[in-house]
Parts: sequence; structure tokens; C-alpha cells
Amino acid sequence: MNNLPKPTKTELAILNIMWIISPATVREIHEEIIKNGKTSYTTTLKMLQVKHQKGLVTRDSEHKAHIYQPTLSKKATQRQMLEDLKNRLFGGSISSLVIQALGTNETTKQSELDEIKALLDKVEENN
Amino acid sequence: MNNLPKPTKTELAILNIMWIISPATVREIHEEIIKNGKTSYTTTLKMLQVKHQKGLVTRDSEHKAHIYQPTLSKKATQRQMLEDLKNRLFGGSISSLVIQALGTNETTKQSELDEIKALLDKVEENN
DNA sequence: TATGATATACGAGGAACTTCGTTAAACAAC
DNA sequence: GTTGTTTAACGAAGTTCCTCGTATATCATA
Repeated sequence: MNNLPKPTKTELAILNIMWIISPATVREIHEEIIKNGKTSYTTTLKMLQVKHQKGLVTRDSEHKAHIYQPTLSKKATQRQMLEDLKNRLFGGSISSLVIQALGTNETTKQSELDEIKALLDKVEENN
Repeated sequence: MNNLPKPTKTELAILNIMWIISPATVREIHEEIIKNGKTSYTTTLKMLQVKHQKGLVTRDSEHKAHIYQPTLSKKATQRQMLEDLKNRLFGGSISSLVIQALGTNETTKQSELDEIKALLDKVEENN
């Protein structure tokens, strides 16, 4: 599929911000980060440089302040990490994962339940 | 809930084996590990010692060969890691996670689909 | 009790990850 | 062009994770 490394815990935190506000400069991303927790600007910068090195983000260095953007969409990353978890902890079975996830349930919105049901119907059709 | 650290990638691989064959000695666990990939015995031993230190496994040192066992069941670990993934990548929404998981679908067994549906009904009742 | 087999304990070393201080470059405004 | 501000680059240091060699303890048995 793709050869990007799985983002680490800290990288994921930054990606979560970038999926909302990117394309963005280091400064802009950093401003978001420090809303919950102290970090120095150069730390944020370094993280982005490392992520760029890994291919997790792309950057436009035309301007003085480089502009960064995630390589993968949030959805693609979600799928990648679910796939990973499925293989490492659920013996490759997505339904086993889903069952367990629904079991950890706190109340869920009816609209979401409906969406899940619709998806189930689709899945059934394809079997 | 519990204060155990999330198992790392390698630790999870060992836990997957232990959930099948434990309680077990280092030797027994190691024999399973080397079925797919070389590792020295002392590496396996060290991993188990570290995991014991972290509380991820318990051990009985009555005998010459210590006997190890996971602290948490597979199911409990699955829930813990789903919870973690949910919070870090799905904005805390389990249904969002489930929807995405079902979307990555390859064919799923009808019996599993039925189980998922039954769970959904239960969830709906509680809302 | 000496020998060999099997076990645990310890700690060193390397890799990946994270943090941040220091330096240098780009730029604006005076 | 000098000064001050904002930026990127670099590298060092601390941490965790993983691997494994070496040393030491336990035990059976001849």
C-alpha cells in the first residue's frame, strides 16, 4: 500500500493538529501545540523536519517560512493504524476488532448507529 | 482503570504467544518465538524480566525455572489498546472507529456479522 | 565433589525518539 | 547598512526500546 512509517505518539499529536489547520507554517502549528502543554518552538520545528525526512509530511520551501502538510489524510492514517492493530492484536480479524470495540461501549449517537448498520448491510451484500 | 504501560510492538508479539501457552517458562516461550525469526535466549529472558518489572507479566519464582503469565487477558489488552487508539486518532469516538474499521472491509463471516448486529441492538437498547 | 547442562542476573551498546540550546540565514524597518 | 525579529539548520543530550554477551547460580549425576 504505502511505505510510510507508522507515526509515533508525538507525531500523531502533531498530525491531529495539522489535519485541521494545514497547510500551515511551523509557527502556526506550534501555536496550536502550546495550547495544551509547553514545548519550545525549536522542538516543534525539529519534529516537523524529522517527519518531513520520513515522508510523513510534505513541505513547500518557496517562502521564508516553510509550509507543511500531512502526506496522508486522516482517514488513510486511521485505516493504516487500524490495519496495524488488527494484525498485531486481533489475529487479522477486523470483525473481532469491531466486536471488541462495540463492547467497550459508552452510549453512542443513534445517527452513528444507523450509519454502522447501513455499512453492515453493504458488507453483507458483498458476501 | 489500570496503570499498566501500553505494551510495545515486541512486547505484544510475546504476549500473543503467552496468551496461548502460558503459564510457561522462558524456555517454552522462547521456543515459540524462534519459530518465526532468530532471537537469542537471553533476549527473550530480558524481555520477560523487563515486562515483569513493568507489571505486564507476573511470575512464580518458586522453581528453578520461573513461570511467567500475562497480567492482563487478551481481551482486556485489546480494549485498552482500542481505547488508546480511539483517543489518539478518532477524537474519542468509538463509532467513528468502528465505521472506519468496517470500511476497510474484506469479506467477513456471516456469523460474525450477526454477532455485530446483536451487539448493536444491545447498544441501542441502552441508549 | 567435579562436570555439564540449564537457569537467572547484570550491564553494555546501538537504534529510534524527543527535547532544546546555539548558530546562522532571511527579512523588515529604521 | 545596522538593528531587531523571525526563521531554519544542526547537533548534543536524555530517554526508551531492543539485543546479546558474560558472569553467576542451581541442580542432576556420575
